[in-house]
Amino acid sequence: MRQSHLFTKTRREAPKDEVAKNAQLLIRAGYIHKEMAGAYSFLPLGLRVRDNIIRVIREEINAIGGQEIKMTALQSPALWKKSGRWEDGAIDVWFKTQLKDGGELGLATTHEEPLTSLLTEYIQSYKDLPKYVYQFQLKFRNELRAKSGIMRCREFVMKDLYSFNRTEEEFREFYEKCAEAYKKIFARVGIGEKTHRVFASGGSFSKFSDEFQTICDAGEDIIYVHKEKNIAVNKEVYTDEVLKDLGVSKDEFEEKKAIEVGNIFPLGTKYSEALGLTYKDEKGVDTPVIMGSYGIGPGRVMGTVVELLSDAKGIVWPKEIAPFAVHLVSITGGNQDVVAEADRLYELLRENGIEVLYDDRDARAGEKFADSDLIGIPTRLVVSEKSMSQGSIECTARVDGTTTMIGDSDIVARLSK
RNA sequence: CGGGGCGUCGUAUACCGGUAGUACGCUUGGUUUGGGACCAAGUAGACCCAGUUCGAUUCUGGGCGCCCCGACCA
Repeated sequence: MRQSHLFTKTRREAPKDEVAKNAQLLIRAGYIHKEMAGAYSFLPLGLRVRDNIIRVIREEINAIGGQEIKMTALQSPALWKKSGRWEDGAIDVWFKTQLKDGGELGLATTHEEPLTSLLTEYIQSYKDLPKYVYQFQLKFRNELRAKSGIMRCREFVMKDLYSFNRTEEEFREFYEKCAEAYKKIFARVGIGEKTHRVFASGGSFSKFSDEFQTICDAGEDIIYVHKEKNIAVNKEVYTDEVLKDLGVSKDEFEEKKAIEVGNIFPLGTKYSEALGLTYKDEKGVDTPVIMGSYGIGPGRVMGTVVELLSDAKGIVWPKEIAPFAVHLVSITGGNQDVVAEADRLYELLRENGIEVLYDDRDARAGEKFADSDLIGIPTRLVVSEKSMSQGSIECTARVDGTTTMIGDSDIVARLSK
């Protein structure tokens, strides 16, 4: 994409009403636009990043047997009344609205009820199980206080996966597989080393659930990380009793602030019983399906990456989720030969399937470099009189600034796939 | 929901009960051209509603919106 065609621009200063680093940088670089508190639009660059995160999640969830669907964000109260979750006391973040005829309607906060109900149409026998169904879906949550930029929004996309199993063992096996998939996902998007699987409260469903928490000072949660064993515990269940169960003691833990980037938890038969999702087992006995749910917010992951990996000059995207693989920057000084050479390279990259943002704007070097640093594409190629005189192209890594001079064939080899 | 702060050109800021200034951006012209250039001329602004006042962007009240701390986070 030619940068001169991009409708967004970078800004020197962050808006005064944004304090969170993720929002400041993402707005300055033109990735997102704030519509209102807790609601952000994704602009061309931001959408590409979010879509890349979604792609990574989709690949890993498909790999463990997930089937993707897309449900509706409008929800009928009837199903929620069956599970007792329509009342504000049960879910206090409901956005509720009305139909023209006066009937009530909910905007999705989550999808256990409608999906469980949907599956009653298709699951009748033990032969129909297990099944794993997920989606990337808008969620609306009427948070009392939206905050931290794109980390806690009132409207956001969530990957929500639901598991449907026959037995506790079968469920547990998948649960662990999903935890492994989550590890791969967080590693691929660049926050694997700082992300821990954390014991957390299971709410009303089970004794524990598992959260995936990324250690970061911008986090809202407090977790305790065991120095040697790979154990972490959320503050909410950090009790002597729990630690005793785990065979560890408090003095072995370190307190850290963290961002909850994902969670997985057992649902048991709460929803299958409430909504009538049962199957006939081998003996013909009606049995409720054992369920689990598994969430990741791609937008929150994006914000976490920015919080964690950016530097003084701007964002530093990991390769997997960067909006483009290459930022091609021409420093022409009005020299049309340089323009022609940069155009040629742009076509070369495109012909080889390399995603490239081409800064073809008529701007000075300083401004282009500053913008390039801010936008944070992993590899920068600079074409200028200087590079042309050496018969090669200047290639700089955003992450550490290392620069090498390379030729056409090196470029293609290095940046392909 | 409790507490605190704040609403001024597109962005960031200043001043003021009596003509609203600066920087960036943007437009035009010129000089520049490897780390956010320079000169000149332009462009564009007081969240809304009431009240006080000869006069309100400024003071008072209400509304709306935004941010922070806490609580909350199925």
